[in-house]
Amino acid sequence: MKTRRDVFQAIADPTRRAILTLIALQSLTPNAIAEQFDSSRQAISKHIQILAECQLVSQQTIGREIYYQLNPAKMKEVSDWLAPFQKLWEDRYNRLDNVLSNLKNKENGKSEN
Amino acid sequence: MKTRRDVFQAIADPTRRAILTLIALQSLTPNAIAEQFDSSRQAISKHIQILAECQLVSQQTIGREIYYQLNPAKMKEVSDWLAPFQKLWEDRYNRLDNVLSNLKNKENGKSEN
DNA sequence: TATATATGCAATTATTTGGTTGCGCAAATA
DNA sequence: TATTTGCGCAACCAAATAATTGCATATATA
Repeated sequence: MKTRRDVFQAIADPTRRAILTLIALQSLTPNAIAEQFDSSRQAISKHIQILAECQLVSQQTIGREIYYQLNPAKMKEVSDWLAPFQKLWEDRYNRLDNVLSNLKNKENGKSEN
Repeated sequence: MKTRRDVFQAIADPTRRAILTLIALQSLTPNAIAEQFDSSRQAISKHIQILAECQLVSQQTIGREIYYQLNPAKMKEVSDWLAPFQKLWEDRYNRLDNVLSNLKNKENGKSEN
């Protein structure tokens, strides 16, 4: 819980993903979030802290309550990493097939694509 | 390294993400992949194994060599999870602003957007 | 002011993770 | 056939992680 702290590590945990979904449309306090899970408030609070550290959520204090909200811009980082792969599953022309046939014809002298 | 084995946990590691990028366009053997990193062949092989377990990569044996290739369909699972959030950062009308003002006007009697 | 509530922080523990080392096996090669 | 090469598997280890428990602090409320 010390060193690696990036968006990808943050969303690796299913509870944290659920939290993100939960607060996507409405800010919530730690207690309100914890109520939605079986885990203890402290456990949830730790997850929130991790999400906050990598800026996936931001907070707003109102009195003694702290409302946590999603930071969509940070979510976009995952999307951005994913973007280059996107055409691999979208293209009707799937490059993977070509890679495969290249491999199979390897000994014949490779014809890239 | 035993129980939880899903796509999100798999891409949490930067080395594994790099491997995915590396083999996105061309299948490679474990040795060829390991050459691109400082880590040992065995370390890389473990990463590959994790990627294979959650089906982010598939393999094809040719002689004694094993070519690993990206499975774009599995990558799409991440994209699918991300999709609902996407409009939050794409919309020029950002819902987050509304949540915030809702909070600020809370004591006035909430008007849920 | 005294008490209850909302929350963060620190210490502790069990589990998971990432990496190394050593070994075995099957396929290529001399 | 003997040797080299490419890989996977198992055991082991240090570091990171997730969760619990206990405590401190600030803000409401009686």
